[in-house]
Amino acid sequence: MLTIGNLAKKTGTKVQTIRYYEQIELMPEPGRTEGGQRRYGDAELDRLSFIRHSRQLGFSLDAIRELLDLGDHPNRPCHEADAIARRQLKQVERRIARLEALRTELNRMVHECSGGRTADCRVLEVLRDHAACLTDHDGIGA
Amino acid sequence: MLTIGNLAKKTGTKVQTIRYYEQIELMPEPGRTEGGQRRYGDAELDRLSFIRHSRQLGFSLDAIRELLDLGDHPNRPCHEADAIARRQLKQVERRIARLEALRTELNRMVHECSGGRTADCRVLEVLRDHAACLTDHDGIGA
DNA sequence: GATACATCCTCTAGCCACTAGAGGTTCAAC
DNA sequence: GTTGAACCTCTAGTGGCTAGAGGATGTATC
Repeated sequence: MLTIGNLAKKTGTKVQTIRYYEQIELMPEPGRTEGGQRRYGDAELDRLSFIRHSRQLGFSLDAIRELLDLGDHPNRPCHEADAIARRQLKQVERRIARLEALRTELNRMVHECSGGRTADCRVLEVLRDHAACLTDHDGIGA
Repeated sequence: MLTIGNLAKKTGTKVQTIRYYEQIELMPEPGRTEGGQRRYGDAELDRLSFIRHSRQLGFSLDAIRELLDLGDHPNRPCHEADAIARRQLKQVERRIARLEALRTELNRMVHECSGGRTADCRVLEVLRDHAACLTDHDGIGA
C-alpha cells in the first residue's frame, strides 16, 4: 500500500495533481486509513502511470479519459484508440511545422542584431515591421 | 479613428482580447466617444500589431511588455531585446526537439495498430507499457 | 424623427491543467 | 510521549484568453 507521496514519487506526479485527478474523477477514490489518509494499490499505480505517460505524449485529459475507457472494454474494436492517436499525431505535426517557422524567423532576428542601440535593433524592427504581415491569424498554436 | 471591432479585424484579434490587454495594461486606455465607446488611432494599431506578431512568435505577454518598454527607450543598448529573442529561440528549439520525440513515438503507435480489438491494441499497449519508462519527469513542455 | 439592428459597453465566470498556500491532523520512528 | 515529515481540506491563483448576460450606443434607412 502506497501513500500519496510515494505514489507521486513513483510516477513523477505532484501530490496535488493526484488529488486533482481524483477530484475530476480521472482517478478513482482510493481507500483510506482510519485517520483518513489515502492509500493506493497497484491498480492505481498503473492507472496513474498510464495517465502520466499519455500526458507526456501530449494527450489532453479528455483524450486520456477516452483511452482509459477504451482500455476497460477489451472487446470493442480498437479503431477509436487509433483515431485518438492519429488525431494527436496530426496536432503534433502541425505544432512542429509552426515552431519551425518561428525558429527560422527568430534565428534571422537574432543574427541580424548588430548590438547597437535599441533604436537600430533588428529584433524590435522585425517585430514592428512584420506587424504588417498578419495574414496568418491563428495564433502560435503551440 | 477605429472602433474596437475594426481594430480587431485589422489585427486578427478578438474584441474581448483587446479589452483584456487594456485591463492588464498592455494596451493603453484609448479615447472614447461621448457615449463611451472606444476609439483607436494609428499608434494603437501599431502597438497591437506588434503585440500580436510577438505572440505569434511565441513570446509571453511579460516578454512582450519588456520588448515594448525597450522600444520606448531608443537610446538604451539593444542587448536586452536580443537576449529576450535568444531566450525565446532556445525555448522554441527545446519544444521542437520534444515534439519530434513525441512524433516518433506516436508514429510507431499508429503504425503498429492492427485494427483488431482494443485488447490487442498497440496504442493502448504502448501507453501502458511505457508507463515503466517514466524517467523523464518534466512533462510535455510544449 | 423613428426604427432597426449591428456593434458596443461592463461584469462575471469559465477554460485547461495544474500549482500554491493556509491552517490543521495523522503517522511512524525514536 | 514527542518530534517532525507527510498528510488532510479548502480556497485562490496561474496564463491567455473566451463566453455570455443584460443593457447602451451608433449608424443606416425610411
